[in-house]
Amino acid sequence: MGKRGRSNRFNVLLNYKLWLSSMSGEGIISEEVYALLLNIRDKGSLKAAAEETGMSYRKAWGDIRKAEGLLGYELTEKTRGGKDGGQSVLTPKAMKLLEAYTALHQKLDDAVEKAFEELKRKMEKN
Amino acid sequence: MGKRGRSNRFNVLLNYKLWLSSMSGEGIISEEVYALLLNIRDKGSLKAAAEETGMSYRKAWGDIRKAEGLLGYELTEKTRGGKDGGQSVLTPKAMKLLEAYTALHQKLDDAVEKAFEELKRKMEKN
DNA sequence: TCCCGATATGTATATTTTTGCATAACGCTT
DNA sequence: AAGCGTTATGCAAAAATATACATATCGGGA
Repeated sequence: MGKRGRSNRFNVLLNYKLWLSSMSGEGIISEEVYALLLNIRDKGSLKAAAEETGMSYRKAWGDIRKAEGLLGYELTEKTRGGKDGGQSVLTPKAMKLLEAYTALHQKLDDAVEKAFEELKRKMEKN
Repeated sequence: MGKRGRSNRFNVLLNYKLWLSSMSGEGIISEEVYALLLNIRDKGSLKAAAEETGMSYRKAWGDIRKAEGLLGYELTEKTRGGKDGGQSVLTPKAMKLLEAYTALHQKLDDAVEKAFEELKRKMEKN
């Protein structure tokens, strides 16, 4: 890149996280829990989903429990014993929440990207 | 609220956080550091700004140092001694960054609010 | 010259968050 | 009935973060 090459590239990334909280500020659905729910949907098991998400079963279990407590309804239908030892399946409400959340995410991914482009333009000029 | 009152209000809040990171993922400007910078701008002192932001001086100092290291330029011009004991003043680059960041925030506040309204509509219906 | 108050920084302490057991319950399968 | 794999849960251990503390440096003002 010659004389005209950008000499002061704004060499950073813009990241963001969304989360749902209770009115009192307690976290309900973090990005991590969102990923966990997606994985539960795909795997049908909290244990497998926790692993996939990269967190301990203990934390995954606690996070789901807390979210359900704060929301006031179940996100997963759990069974113990049986053929595979047990399973965790998303409830219809959880499915609906996931769908809505995913749509929201896409919208914001867009908005963030656009806003970041503008920020870079501002930072790189001059 | 009568029979027609919304019985299943989606009683949560949507929150979000933005941050700038290096290409390798290291955090540079978190929401906290952003607040810290605003306070440095207003107070002219890292000590006062840290207090205002609600963090220890030690952490504030470390955060700024780290951000400057990753960005490759100074965000604050520091002086020791003198009339008030010393001061920390934002550099022009930091001012510019703050301005751009604030604009970005406003844009996203908007986008988040709109997206959240839609999410609520989806979750409340049925 | 000494004091003051802010920056500068290493290290120890405290707090918060996460992980790691240990153990129990459960219901197919063999 | 015993075994297997998963959910369920308390509690201890570990890891990650943040605060507290102890000094040192600096330059204007008394």
